[in-house]
Amino acid sequence: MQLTNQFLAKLSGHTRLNAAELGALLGLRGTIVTTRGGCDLVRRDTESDYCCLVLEGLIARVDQTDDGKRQIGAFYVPGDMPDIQALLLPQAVTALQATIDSRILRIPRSALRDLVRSYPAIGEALWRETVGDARIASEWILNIGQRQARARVAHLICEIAHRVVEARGQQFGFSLPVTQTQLGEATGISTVHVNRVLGTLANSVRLSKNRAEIFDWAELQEAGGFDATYLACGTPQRLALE
Amino acid sequence: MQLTNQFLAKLSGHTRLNAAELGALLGLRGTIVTTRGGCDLVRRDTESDYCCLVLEGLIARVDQTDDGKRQIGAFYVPGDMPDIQALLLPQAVTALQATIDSRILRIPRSALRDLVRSYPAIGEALWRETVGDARIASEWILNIGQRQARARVAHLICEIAHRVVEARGQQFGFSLPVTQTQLGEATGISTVHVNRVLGTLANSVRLSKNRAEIFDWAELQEAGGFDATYLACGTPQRLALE
DNA sequence: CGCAGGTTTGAGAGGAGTCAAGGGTTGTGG
DNA sequence: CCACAACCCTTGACTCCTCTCAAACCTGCG
Repeated sequence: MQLTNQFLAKLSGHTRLNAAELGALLGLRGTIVTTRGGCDLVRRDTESDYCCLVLEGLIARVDQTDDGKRQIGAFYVPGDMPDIQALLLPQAVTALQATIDSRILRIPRSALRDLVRSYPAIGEALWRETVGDARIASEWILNIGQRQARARVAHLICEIAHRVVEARGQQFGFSLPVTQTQLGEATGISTVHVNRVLGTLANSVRLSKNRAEIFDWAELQEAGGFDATYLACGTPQRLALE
Repeated sequence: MQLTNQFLAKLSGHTRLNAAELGALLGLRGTIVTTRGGCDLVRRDTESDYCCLVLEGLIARVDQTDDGKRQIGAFYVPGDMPDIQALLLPQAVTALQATIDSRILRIPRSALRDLVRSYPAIGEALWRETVGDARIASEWILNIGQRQARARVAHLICEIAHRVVEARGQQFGFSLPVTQTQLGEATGISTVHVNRVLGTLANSVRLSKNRAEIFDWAELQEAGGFDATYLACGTPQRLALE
């Protein structure tokens, strides 16, 4: 099985890739695996020979304190590659977990490494992906550190909406396969309080059956203090050609 | 003025660089600027033609919510390059601010770009640096999201100690030029509460005059639930040669 | 049908924020 | 050399956001 167009589109969105490079990427082959919700894709302190590309479902990066408290540090939606950084630092310090049954394309790390070696621009594109992830992490720190519970939840929903659906009107819906507990783990809020906070947001958004329905996009963004700038990459760049 | 050995040592710590590459890095030239504490090094939404290397002092990456609450997202100590990622995404979405008078080496971005183009391993080393930063950010999310105030502060002090001093006995001291307000901005705690929490940590650590004195390193790590694994890079790697 | 996992709601406790004011320290300028 | 301003640290009192504990309800699935 080969790469998704989603992934290629994402890379092309920030890095100018020529036909040869796109061809090389399309030449990548991997095997599809299905991971059940709640199961680990990558465990902490292990080294895997594969890179994951999310095809379907939702993957969470989950960290833990020594007394067992869980923190979700990132969500990866279809088209994302959650463990690019393992190409550089193979020892995982954080686990990857499916929040719901997910389809994953496992690509041999060696194949990706060869590509990066042969086509610097592909390395550049992947590097830019990791930098984009870091920006999102930075925004999460701001979100968790400075906003109140209600705003945190709203902000998180806005971010995922922004990443998952291209055309956003005032009202729309999308797949959001997370429990309220996971929402809490991602925002540093207890499950109980997530539930109450969602109640106060019911005018703008409602969650049910693994979906989010947005009723008032403007109000939701307002509630979360959401500004999508940090998700933008500007026009496609190319270090190697400048 | 040329690069510091600190920076080269950091790169060499995770990436195997040969003589030519080290020589090329040593050939980099920049100008030293001094930034006063509290002043911006890089402003939000601007594009700078330089990359910064911290020589002396302390730099904070600071984010803000739309209602003006400040969150410090990272600290950069001497030997760090806070804005490597600007090589890939030049538009800064976050500001860099000196917490105290700092000496910075400003290197023309074009020079660094040329180096990355000519020596892929240098790009690889810088990429690994950005990945390391991302790991730290991930740990901050865990810290702010799941730990109580006392542990957050202890954890942060442990991290900086770990990054700044090589030989750590049971007792030692190091330069920590941050105010309690900044400590709060980095941990998502109000200034007043930082002060109280520091009181409860007085057996293990005391701050004064821009320095931290550790009296009981084991107890401080315990209080912060600190485990340095996330700061380690393992043995030096080399993508290009594997 | 019954269980497991997720959602909801209530009540009480507590960690941390806010407001306010006093005390130190540092640096600048008269 | 002293005075003053600015900034930081410290402490108290009160408030409130959020957590914890607990129980009930719902829903999908075996």
